[in-house]
Amino acid sequence: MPELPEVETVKTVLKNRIQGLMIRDIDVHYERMMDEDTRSALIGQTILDITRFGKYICFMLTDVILISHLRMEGRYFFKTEDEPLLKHEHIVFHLSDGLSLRYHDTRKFGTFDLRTYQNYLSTKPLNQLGKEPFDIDPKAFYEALKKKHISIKTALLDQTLIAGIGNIYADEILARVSIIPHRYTDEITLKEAKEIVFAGIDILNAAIASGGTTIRTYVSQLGVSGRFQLKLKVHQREAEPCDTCGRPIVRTVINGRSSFYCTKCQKR
DNA sequence: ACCACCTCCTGATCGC
DNA sequence: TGCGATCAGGAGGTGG
Repeated sequence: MPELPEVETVKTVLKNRIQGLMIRDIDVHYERMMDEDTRSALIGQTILDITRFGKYICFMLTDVILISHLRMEGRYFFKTEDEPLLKHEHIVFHLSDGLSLRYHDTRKFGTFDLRTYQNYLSTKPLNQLGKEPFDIDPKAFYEALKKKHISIKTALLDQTLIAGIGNIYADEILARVSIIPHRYTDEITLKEAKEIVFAGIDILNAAIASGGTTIRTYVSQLGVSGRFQLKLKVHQREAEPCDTCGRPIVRTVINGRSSFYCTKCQKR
């Protein structure tokens, strides 16, 4: 599941590869993912830049902006035109250098939204987005948490509160600061809110750096998935011993999401 | 207004 | 072996 670091990696690879190219044509193989109006508006447009907001990728084109969200399993691949279409390649962008950029998404959850330079920041989904850990003011974050009565785990996944964190890094951040995921937001102190923000910055940066090392690999393989292994402390490690105390990591469900934590180290 | 829960979708995995 | 049930999850939508 791509979160901010993976999306940053994908954005960087895409930018290095296709900035300046023109979209000659587009094949849509799953209509619900992109309507004909969007498709036709994109054809003939040049890719001036590629940017990222939280987990959203923005293709900044000549006249319009295409906002792409990978959700859980979206991936981009570069292929030559003669390579056969795979089952889960739903959108194929034919580029002016003769290559095709293919959007691959097993579960079809990914989204594409067409916006203008005029409205893209003032309409959904970007106008709903909170600040990223890098930009957020810890005091403001604390105040926002205080106004709510939800679990801190749920809060970290709320993209309007803080952008870019998904299920994996939410668990990892809480493990780092020794806070139990069930802890209510209105009980989080200013000191703890600061710790959460700083841990978030640190963990996301480490993940981006780890992704950065794989960028070269992905480029040479013509694939862009943004997946890489960062050593995880708790996430997806149910029953494995905690690195710190050796107790088995516990899995629980919070607001419908798997949450992994150490019952001894994460007490507060 | 706020928050819990449902929905989209497919493949992997599990139990019988 | 095979089949149905269950689960995974980001974010928008719904309903209490």
